Amino acid sequence: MKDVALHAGVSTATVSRVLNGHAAPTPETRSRVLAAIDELGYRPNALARSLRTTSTKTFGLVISDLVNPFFAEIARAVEQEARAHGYCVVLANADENDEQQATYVRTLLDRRVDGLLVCPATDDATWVEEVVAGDVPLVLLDRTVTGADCPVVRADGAEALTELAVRLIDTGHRRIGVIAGPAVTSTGRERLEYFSAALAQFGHDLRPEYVVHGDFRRDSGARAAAELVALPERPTALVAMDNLMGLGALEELRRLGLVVPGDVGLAVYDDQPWFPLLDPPITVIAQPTVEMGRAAARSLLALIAGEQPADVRLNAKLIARGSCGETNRG
Amino acid sequence: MKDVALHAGVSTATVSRVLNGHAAPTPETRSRVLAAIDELGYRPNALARSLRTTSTKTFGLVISDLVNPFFAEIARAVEQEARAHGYCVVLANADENDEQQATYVRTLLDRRVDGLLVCPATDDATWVEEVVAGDVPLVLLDRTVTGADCPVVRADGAEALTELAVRLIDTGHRRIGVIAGPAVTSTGRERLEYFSAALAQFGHDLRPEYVVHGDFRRDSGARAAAELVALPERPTALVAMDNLMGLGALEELRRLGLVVPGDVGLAVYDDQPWFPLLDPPITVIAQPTVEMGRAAARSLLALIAGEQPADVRLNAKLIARGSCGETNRG
DNA sequence: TGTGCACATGAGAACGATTACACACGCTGG
DNA sequence: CCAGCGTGTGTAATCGTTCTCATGTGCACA
Repeated sequence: MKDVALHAGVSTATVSRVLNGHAAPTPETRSRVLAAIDELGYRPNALARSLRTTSTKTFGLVISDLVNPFFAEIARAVEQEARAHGYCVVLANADENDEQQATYVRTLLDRRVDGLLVCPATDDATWVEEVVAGDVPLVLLDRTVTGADCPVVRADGAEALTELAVRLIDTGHRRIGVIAGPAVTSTGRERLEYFSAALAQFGHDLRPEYVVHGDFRRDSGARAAAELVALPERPTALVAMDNLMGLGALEELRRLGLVVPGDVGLAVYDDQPWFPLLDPPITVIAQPTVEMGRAAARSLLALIAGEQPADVRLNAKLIARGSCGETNRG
Repeated sequence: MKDVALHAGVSTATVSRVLNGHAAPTPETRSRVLAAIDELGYRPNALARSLRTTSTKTFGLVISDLVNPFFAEIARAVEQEARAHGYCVVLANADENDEQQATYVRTLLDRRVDGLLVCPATDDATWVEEVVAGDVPLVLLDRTVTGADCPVVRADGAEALTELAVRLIDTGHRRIGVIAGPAVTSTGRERLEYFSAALAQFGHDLRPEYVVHGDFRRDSGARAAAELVALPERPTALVAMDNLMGLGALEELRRLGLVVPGDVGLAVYDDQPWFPLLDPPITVIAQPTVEMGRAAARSLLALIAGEQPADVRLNAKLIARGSCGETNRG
């Protein structure tokens, strides 16, 4: 920058003014400065700038699992919305791991991101204190944690899960096995709770041995499916509360030679483009991932602007495709 | 930091020394400083540190498409390897878009990343000059660009594609339709070239009307498939040169009521966990994504360390599963 | 012609860390 | 008893920006 100033015969202050589009500089000096910048191939140092202005124009996004397409889509949406507003996104992958998440939150804070979007790996909220201490705007995405006082963006599955329960009961399923998410995540608990409540509401209690908790990943889905179909009274249908566990369950059922829905029905939480391609197409509860990502980014922007954005609750919806033996009617 | 120094009754220099694990400070001062840090909840400002040390301990990773699971897996591997070496990864998603890619490269350079990993969206290499000008270590991943003098990490599909060609011919396929990647990407060109050469080698020239170029995304795969099966002499098999285009092709075939492999065979480049679940399971060419990501990160580390890492070529391999009507012996 | 007023520009102090250098202190050895 | 040395600390310059003032110039007005 000093070089540019020298080269254009002005001071660094003027170069800075030109760079930041201040009103002051004369058209003539402005063009001289621009010429010098261009000639020297000068690029401003964002670090120094941020150090001075205390603004990095950057969001930190911590997601639970990058290879989970649900989160990948969210990440993409967040990034698009952020970019549209001149923000950059630093993506951190917690890999469903508490400690890694905490490490990343710390790193992002140290780098002075302007705001933080987190899909918490678990309920553990110790990291929240650090964020609050750093006075960094925070928005929770998909999952909540206890005791965090910040906007939350999530999809509400209560209605869809109730509808699914009705559909399963109508189809004649009485023994339903649930491959639930971890009890240490809000989504893990809620989905199970809503579904179980819906069943109970219609007089069909979910027996404890028919619930197996996984970790939102593929292998756990396979293990849970194996465990469930091995029960003395085999469930007539399985519900996997996440697309990766659903994938694992499918693999396991296939491996065991069980036919869907003939031997056992299957419904999965989260839609994926390949679910309709299976035989039979899989019945799912679809979440509005793109809208979730967008909404979260917008909430964060609002927070940064000093507003108090309300929580966002979008609706997940049931898409019945026949993998539970039901008739396909959307 | 000044506060910490004051609180511990030392100078900022000493605080810094404690922070950076210098040999100098006495155990006694060290603990006093640590106590003060802890008490004040002090967190060092990474920006200031980087400004001073000209090292950010950060890699920039520009990938072509975040929702493409192939790249998501690579990203995860890069991030893991980087983290293992104390580096952070800033992930940028080019969305298969040249301009967006250039913008991101520039942003990352401005933020003074210590190194750059790029999966180039196209052959356009203008952005490379900026990287070179900034004297930032660069490694290309998956795809190459013309005239970039830097280490490249990629999977070589020549062998697998040849094997696939043999397999298809053996199975009796004579009219083979190719859903190729964009001609402006090295992988798009190479895969087509290798496959076409392999066919030719066995006396079966690939006719131009049997090649349709897509853009490595789902919709283009569907369009290409539609176009190919509408040819007067319908191909007996389709080869999609990327998993997303393969997905699109599958959807289109399904929509048209064409049965795989009865009406038309299908093979896809890139494996995905759900391919084996389809009926029939899809024949694929699998790439070692995790190893690619790892290797790329290691190459970059080497480059930063001043070494001259050699290009890495890993092998893709054919996994025959029956979707081309062949026997499964893959 | 001198006073006052815009207005563009420059000088220099931050921002928060690292680090070369100088200093003070307590030892040892002649 | 003092030169000399090693050791632990502090002082201050520095990284590349931004931004507050102060300064200088030109112009209108009395």
